[in-house]
Amino acid sequence: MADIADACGILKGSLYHYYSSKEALMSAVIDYAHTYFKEKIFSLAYNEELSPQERIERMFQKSEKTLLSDGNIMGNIGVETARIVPEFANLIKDFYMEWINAVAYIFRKITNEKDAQDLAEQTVAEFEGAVMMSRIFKDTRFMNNAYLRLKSRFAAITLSDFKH
Amino acid sequence: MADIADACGILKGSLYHYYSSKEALMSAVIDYAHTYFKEKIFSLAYNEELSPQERIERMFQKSEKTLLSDGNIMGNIGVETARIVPEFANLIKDFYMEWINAVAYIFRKITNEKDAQDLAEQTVAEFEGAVMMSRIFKDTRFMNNAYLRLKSRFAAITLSDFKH
DNA sequence: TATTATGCCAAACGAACGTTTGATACAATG
DNA sequence: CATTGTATCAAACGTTCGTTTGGCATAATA
Repeated sequence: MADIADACGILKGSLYHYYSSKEALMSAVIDYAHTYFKEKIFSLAYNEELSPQERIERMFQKSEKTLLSDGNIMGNIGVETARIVPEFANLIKDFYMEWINAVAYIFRKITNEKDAQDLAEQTVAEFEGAVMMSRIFKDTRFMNNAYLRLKSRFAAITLSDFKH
Repeated sequence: MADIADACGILKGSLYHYYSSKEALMSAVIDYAHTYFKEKIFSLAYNEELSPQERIERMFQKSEKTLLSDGNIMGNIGVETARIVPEFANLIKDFYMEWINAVAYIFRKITNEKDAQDLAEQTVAEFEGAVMMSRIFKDTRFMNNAYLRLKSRFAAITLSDFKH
C-alpha cells in the first residue's frame, strides 16, 4: 500500500478513499487486467474478418508485448498470491479459462473439437512457461521461440488434410 | 518465520539458533531443493546405462511427482520473490540453467547441438508452464499432457534420419 | 567433576504493515 | 450564498514481522 501510494503521489491512508481494503484494490487491479485482455487480446479470436492464422498471430504478438511492458500480473498471482488469498484464485482461473477458450475457438477453425481444446491448453501453458523463463533469464528468446513454434504448428495444421 | 517455527514445533526466535536471518534460511531451502533436483533428477540425464528415451522419461516423471508432492519452490521464487530479493535471482537462474543443460545433454544424443538446445529450452519452459496451469486449475491434466507431448516428440526425433 | 556448547524458551524490541480518525481545502450543487 | 461532497493530509492505532536478549536446562568435552 505504501508503494502504491508513493507511485500515486498521495499518502498511504488516502488510498482508502478509493478502496475499502488492500484486497479490494487488488481485485480492481485483477479486474482491470482481465478486462484489458478481454477487450484487446481475447477479442481477436472472434474477429471473423481475420484469417485464423492472423488471429492467433496477432493474439500472441500482442500478449507478448503487453506482458513485456506491463508485467505478468495474472501469472504472478496465479503462482503465489492465489494460494494465500483464495479469494483471488477463481479470478485467475476465469482469466486463463477465457484465454484458453479464445485460443480453442481459433483452433476449431482448422481442426476438430478435441484437438482444438488440447492445442489451446498446450499453447497457453507453453506461452506462460516461456514468459516465466524469459523473466528468469532476462532474455526474451524463450517467448520469441514459443511464438515461432506456435506459428509454425498452426500453419502445419492448416495445411494438413483436415476439412472444416 | 512464525509459520516455519510452528511447523517445527519451536518458538520463532529459536530459528535464529540455526539461521542468521530469514534470507539465510530461504537460501538454505533453495539450496536444498537445488541439491535434491541435481542428485535425484538432473543426474538421470548423465546415466549412460539408460537409453536417451528412458532418461528423459524418468526425468520428467520424477519431476512431475516431486512438484506435485512438495510444490514448485523454484517456480514460485522465480516468478515472484526473485524480483523483490535480487539475491535469489541468480540461484533460481542457476537451477533452471542446470535443468536445461541436463535436458539438452539428452537431446544431443538424438539431434544436433543447436536443435538440442532449443528443444531443451522448450521442454523446460513448457513443463513449467504446464505445472503452473495445473496448479491454477487444480488439474494435473496440463502436466500429464505436457509429459505425453514430450515423450512423443522425443520418440519422433529418435526415429527420424539423424545419425549421431 | 568442572566446563563448555547446544537447543530451546520467554519476553521484549523497533520497524513495517494495513487501517482509522479528524481536520482541511476546494469544487459542485441546491 | 449556504451546503454538501470530494480529495487529500497529518497523525495515530493495533498487529504482525523479523530479530535480539538473557536465561535455563541438557549434552558433550576436558
